[in-house]
Amino acid sequence: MGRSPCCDKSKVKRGSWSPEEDATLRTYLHNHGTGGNWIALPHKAGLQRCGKSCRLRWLNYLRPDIKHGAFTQDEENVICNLYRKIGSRWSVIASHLPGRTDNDVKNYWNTKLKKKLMPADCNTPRMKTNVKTATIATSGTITTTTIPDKATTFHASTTSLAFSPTFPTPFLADNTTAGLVNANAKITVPYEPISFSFSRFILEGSSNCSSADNSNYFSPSHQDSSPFMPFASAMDENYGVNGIPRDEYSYEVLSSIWPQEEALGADGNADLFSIFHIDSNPPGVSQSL
DNA sequence: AACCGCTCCAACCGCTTGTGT
DNA sequence: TACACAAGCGGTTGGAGCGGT
Repeated sequence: MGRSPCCDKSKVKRGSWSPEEDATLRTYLHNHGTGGNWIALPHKAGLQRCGKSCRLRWLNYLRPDIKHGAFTQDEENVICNLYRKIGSRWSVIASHLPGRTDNDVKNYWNTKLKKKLMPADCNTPRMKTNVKTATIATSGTITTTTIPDKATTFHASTTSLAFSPTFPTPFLADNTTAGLVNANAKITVPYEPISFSFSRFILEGSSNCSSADNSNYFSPSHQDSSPFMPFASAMDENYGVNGIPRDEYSYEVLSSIWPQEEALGADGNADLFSIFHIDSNPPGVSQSL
């Protein structure tokens, strides 16, 4: 099955655009605009191209306000700062850089900045696919640890534990996160505002926890009264809720992403990421996952 | 000169979101 | 409300160009 193609691929030209095609598209758009329909545009303009291809060519290359050439240090700083805060939302980042497209920014990040900023052995925090998991067991002592690429375990006492993982993010001089976790709930976990890769936690009861245990969850402190709903559709299938390895008598803490509207808040304030707590008796979460 | 590996970026793919009916 | 379709978006790919051997 699968999605039907937007056009008949066998009847459209693909690959690089010729100067003639560029001129045809530019002239047509200058005279007629898009007409609100990119799909129909190539036929009207006399181009043997897919509408999506025309749109991309215009937006990424032909548009008169496109800025070509090397990125400046200021632009680089903007990209780094925004990536740190919101991740790979290239269109949002590009909107802060006049004349730059999301494709430009994305390419620049992937080819230059990523290598420049990320040590080879440092896992890039990826909003969607590098979701990290951690486990808080009900006995033992929590271990300060560096979270590896996929998962790590925090061993905690049932009454209280120190929560002090170290996150491998290239942006932080001091990339530790510390706090107190109290198994009696109402636990505050101070969180580094710029550790966006761990901006959201889900605490899920394991299969052999009691129903009361299953009701534990993390929530952002600014939403104290609302249950913390996960966004499984945005998670990598291997690291998402369904992919969490279930330890015996444990909770899984899953970092994930904020939905778009919450990630930035009304004013794009990354501080929304900063504080999390655990409530002891909120409504169940895991059952709905 | 020829080959190879690497970098860069334009373009594509397909999923998500928005909008109209 | 449900559906269809187009636009938006981010991840990925292909190939041109360049430098090193």
